[in-house]
Amino acid sequence: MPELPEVETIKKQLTPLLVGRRIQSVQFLWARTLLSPSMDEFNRRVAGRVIEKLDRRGKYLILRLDGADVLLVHLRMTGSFLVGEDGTLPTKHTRAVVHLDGGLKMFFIDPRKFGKFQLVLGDDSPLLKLGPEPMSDAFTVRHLEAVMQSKGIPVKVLLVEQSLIAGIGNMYADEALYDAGIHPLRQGGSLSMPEIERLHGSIRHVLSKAIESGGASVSNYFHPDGAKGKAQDGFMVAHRMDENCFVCGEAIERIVVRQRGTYFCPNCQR
DNA sequence: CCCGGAACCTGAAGGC
DNA sequence: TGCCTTCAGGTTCCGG
Repeated sequence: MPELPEVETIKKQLTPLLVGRRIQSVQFLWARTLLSPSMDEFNRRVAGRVIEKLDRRGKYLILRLDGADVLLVHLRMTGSFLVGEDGTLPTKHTRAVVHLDGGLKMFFIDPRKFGKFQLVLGDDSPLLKLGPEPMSDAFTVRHLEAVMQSKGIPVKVLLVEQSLIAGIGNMYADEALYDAGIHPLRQGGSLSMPEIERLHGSIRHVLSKAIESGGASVSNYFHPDGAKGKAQDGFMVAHRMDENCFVCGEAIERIVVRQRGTYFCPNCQR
């Protein structure tokens, strides 16, 4: 499941392949992969545009085109990219093909069909609704403290709310809470100042470590060159139900919080 | 407005 | 072996 570290990895790997390339056309094999605008308008606006820069904001991949148009891609659950010159489709799960100059093709592969392409103008976009980037200066201890003020909501739920902090998903929320020694069901308002400071550091620590590892490859995610990330090898709790905690040996538990599988060590997290 | 649950989807895994 | 059910979870939508 692509979260911030996975999208950051994709951005880094696609940048040298795409920047300076001209888009000839985009072909959607699953029409609902295109969120907006209409297919006709989308193709009219992207055809002939040069990809000038790639960015990331939260879990969005941003392709800045010459002119004012910006192509946003959200991978949701199972989206990934492959880049190549091969004429045949890499898998039956290919949902879109971006035809670039020089015969290069970028394939968008997404078994579950949740991923979305969206063309927006300038800053008029869903990016405006996102909270601060956790790795940026805007994400301060004070900000996290404000996020945790809400009463009656589990800290796990607060961490994955994109309008509060951008880019943290299910896996890294669990990992950050383990690192900070905080139980996922604790209410945000119950955290002490030392706990908030610890959680702030843990969020950055867990995310930066995952970025260094090239993101995690669970489910169907892989890199644009087909390789897999290694961050899942460093997971302490995520997807480790009934396995032993690496620190205390206790069995990792799995509970459901807001319809999401949540993993934690009942001994290390209080 | 807030919160919980359903919908969107398919493949993998588990039960019988 | 095979069919059926359940699960996975990011985001949006809808109902209470």
